[in-house]
Amino acid sequence: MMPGPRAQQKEKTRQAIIQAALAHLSADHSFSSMSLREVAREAGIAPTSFYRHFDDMEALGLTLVDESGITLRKLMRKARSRIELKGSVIQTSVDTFMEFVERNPNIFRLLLRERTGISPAFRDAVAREIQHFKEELTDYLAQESNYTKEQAFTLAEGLVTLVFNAGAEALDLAPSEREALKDRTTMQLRYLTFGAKLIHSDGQKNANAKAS
Amino acid sequence: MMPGPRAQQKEKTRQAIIQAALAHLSADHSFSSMSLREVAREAGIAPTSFYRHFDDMEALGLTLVDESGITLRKLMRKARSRIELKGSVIQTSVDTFMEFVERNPNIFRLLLRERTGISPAFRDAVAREIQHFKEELTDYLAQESNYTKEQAFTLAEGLVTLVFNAGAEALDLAPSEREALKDRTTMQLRYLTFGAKLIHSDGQKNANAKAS
DNA sequence: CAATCCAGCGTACAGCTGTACACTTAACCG
DNA sequence: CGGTTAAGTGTACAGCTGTACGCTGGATTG
Repeated sequence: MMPGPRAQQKEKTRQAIIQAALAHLSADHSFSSMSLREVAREAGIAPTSFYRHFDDMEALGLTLVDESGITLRKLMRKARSRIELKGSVIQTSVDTFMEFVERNPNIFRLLLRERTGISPAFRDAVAREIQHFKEELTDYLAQESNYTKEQAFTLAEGLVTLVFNAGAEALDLAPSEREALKDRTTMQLRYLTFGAKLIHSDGQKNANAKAS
Repeated sequence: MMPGPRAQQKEKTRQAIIQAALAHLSADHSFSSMSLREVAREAGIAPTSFYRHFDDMEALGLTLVDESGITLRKLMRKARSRIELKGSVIQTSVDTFMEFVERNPNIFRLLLRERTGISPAFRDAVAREIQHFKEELTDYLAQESNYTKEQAFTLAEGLVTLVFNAGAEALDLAPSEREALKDRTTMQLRYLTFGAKLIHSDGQKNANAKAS
């Protein structure tokens, strides 16, 4: 059941639309401020042809978020293999994530913006992607040490939040300032992991401690 | 030099515009998706009258961010006095911040969205507000313990990031899930502070440690 | 082959936008 | 008092938006 020329052409146009949308993302042009006509223009098709591929802009946006998710998963895999080589979990994770942000600023901006955007569908989609991050890291942590699942998740959530946020801040920074940011982030992750390790080292005794 | 009726009326209209804009903010209506005519309609004035008060929507937006900043400062002060009463820094901070988010979801949404938005002026304005947060907490930490200024800032940044982010997630959560989020956030802050304390307890020896 | 399908096009329209411009009218000030 | 200032109005217009509709021409299918 090889796809005929008709289906091939359709797929090609679909990709043109997706690429046009991604290409138009930038610091001062968000997906939500992007019009259907604009995307069509960039993709080289008539505005009404857009509907042959997506119901509306929201449908296109969800596709973009999904594709970004795939790109991020690839990144995760690369990071894991790097860890196996170098051994330094924290440093490697921060470096890899920052490298992604620097290389795909617009994809990262998309996730960043739609995470708090107007469309519930978008917010959910991005939240799901980040949830994957947290869960994968939770599994990793639970496997490497003897945290309960809950403890591991709490720690993973904190780590992901800090790294993701550092990525967001890196976007507006000069390269020199980025290094300082990376160093601070690395140190914060170390605080977190070290603190968690010590607090939970004597069994669950302190797990629900109420002291400040 | 008491303001005459003319100036009073002008100020009243100005406030009407500001309130109209704030009132229109919601989960599915952001400031950037808000039109000048919409605000004018809501404020009960002609579209062109808007210009008597603000150059454009961006100018209004910056005013909103500033006002939100003032509201947040008030909150900080309240939090500090609560700490003096109750003593538990982390628990009190989380509670106070979450209370703010629950009571002013739209103001918080404004900051959250414009932080990563299209307008550089907006991004800078919000970044400045958050920077204030970080700096005030840095001073507090440096004063209460013997961190270097750098260490205190790194820790403060981590704490602020985690709390701010928890607020963002709380927006879309049911009250029951919010409690769980609060608990996790509290625990994360504890990891951070505890980890920092221990890593820096033996002087600066580990300050630049590179181990993972 | 002929019949059907369907990606892409062009036209058209209503509805929205920001804002230029000329005006009224009440407060201000010498 | 009389002249000036300025907040607010209404009209107007060009430019953008999404999308309904009918068409064309090549690929697909029986």
